[in-house]
Amino acid sequence: MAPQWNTKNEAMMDRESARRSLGHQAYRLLKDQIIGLQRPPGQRLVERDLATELEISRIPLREALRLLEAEGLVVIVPRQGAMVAPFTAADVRHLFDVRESVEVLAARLAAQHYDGPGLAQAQSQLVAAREALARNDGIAHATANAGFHECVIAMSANPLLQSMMQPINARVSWLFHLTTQNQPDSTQCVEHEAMYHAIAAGDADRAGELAYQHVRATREPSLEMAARWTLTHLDPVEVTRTRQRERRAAL
Amino acid sequence: MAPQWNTKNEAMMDRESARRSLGHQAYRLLKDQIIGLQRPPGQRLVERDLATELEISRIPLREALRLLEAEGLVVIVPRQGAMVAPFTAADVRHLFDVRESVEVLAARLAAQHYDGPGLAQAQSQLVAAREALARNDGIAHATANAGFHECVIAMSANPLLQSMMQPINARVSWLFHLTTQNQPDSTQCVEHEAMYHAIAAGDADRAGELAYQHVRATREPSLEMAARWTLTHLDPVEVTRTRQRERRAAL
DNA sequence: CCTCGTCTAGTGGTATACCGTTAGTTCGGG
DNA sequence: CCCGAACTAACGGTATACCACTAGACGAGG
Repeated sequence: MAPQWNTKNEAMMDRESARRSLGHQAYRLLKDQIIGLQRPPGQRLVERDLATELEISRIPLREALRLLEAEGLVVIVPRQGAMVAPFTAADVRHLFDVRESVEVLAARLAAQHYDGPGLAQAQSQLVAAREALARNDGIAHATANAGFHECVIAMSANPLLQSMMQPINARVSWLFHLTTQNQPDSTQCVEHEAMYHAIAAGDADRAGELAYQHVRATREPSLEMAARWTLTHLDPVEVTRTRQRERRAAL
Repeated sequence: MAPQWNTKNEAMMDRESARRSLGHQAYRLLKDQIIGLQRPPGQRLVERDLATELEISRIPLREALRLLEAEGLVVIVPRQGAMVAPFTAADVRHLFDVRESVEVLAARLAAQHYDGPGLAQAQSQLVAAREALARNDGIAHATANAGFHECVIAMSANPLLQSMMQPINARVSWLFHLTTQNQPDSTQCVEHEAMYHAIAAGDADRAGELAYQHVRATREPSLEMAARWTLTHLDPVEVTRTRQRERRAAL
């Protein structure tokens, strides 16, 4: 790639014109691709190949990989390479164990520290979710629901909690794509609206209880579906040990 | 720096001989320096200068800074630079809000998933803490207590939780160094021992309740002490805007 | 035929060098 | 004397190039 700025990959330009550094753009792109399953769990990520594909050099690409690793979407084996993180049924259980605790905290704090703009934004997400439900638009519905959760976290006014939620939210979105049903469900809306009212009323106990029930309700279905896709055990060390030579030989 | 491997900085070699990559070594070193207050909150971190000081190039140093940013010990302002993260009284409050929730979860999960080796390790930390207490060794006591917490988290058998706890533990250690009293206190040991027994008995409710009280007990004292050191508000954008030229001019 | 050593290429790790941006400075005009 | 526009250097961002490590491949010896 020529060392000019204006030769960026179109796939990265279409997002926002030079939003931040190339590393950050690559991070966003790869994150979306992983969550959207364009890059399935277990896929080998070779620095040189990926850098060529994204038309950037390895430096910003490596930065992107490190960010993704911190978020749990990529596993990096030192001196061997990287792969898209596996997502097993056990991971789903771990995720819900944590969410049952942390989402409750977020809701409680939101009820204590909410403000006008935050409430307004949360309500707009609720409206958007209802509209998507009416159109039977699964993706928009999920996006709006995720947006509501983000609003709750924002209202918690706790930067530490917000940064901790990032890996969790990424995995929740991932989980949504992995569970292909995507049937818009009105119960989600009902529960979110109840949470909204509890937060707006400043009732931390009720908001927390609702958040707990909300997470709890989706736990078992998610676990059941997770049990299906988790077929083979992916060992990161083994996957990254494979060299491209082997693939060529298989042709 | 010459591109050979055997010209590493001694300050990084004394740790473990070539533990991992230079970036990771720099990360560990800087983390210790930040937590140990050799690099106080608000200190400007200029990539070139730091790289020269650690006798590495900017590439691994940048990686170290990104890791520290993910852990919340460093603030990076895009296109401007990095500084040691400020640690305000509000941050302490946020930290305890989160800990009151997450430490409880860790204790509960540990009580559900503990195993023999984990319990043994935890107990050895308790013994070490008692011994340090007898010697009136504040540092060793704190280290053993931190070790006990890590054992609890390890026993929770939840990788997601473990990765989430990393920033929290870093800040707890930081907080310890910022609060200069460091008087070894037997109540910590008593509470830890009670938690240990609850976990070993598989009593999740009791372990969680003890963890909550344990965190709760140190909250107010920490907040009071935090109110003292938080004198000036450090704005990352302002701090990183400063160029070295200004410092030279001041001489 | 099996085993062990060497060899090679693929891959991550790192150094160097350059580019673009921006904070201060300085100089000129009002 | 003050204000602004151009200039300069410091600094983060990135590309290129090289080095170190390792896993397969291949050949020699048992």
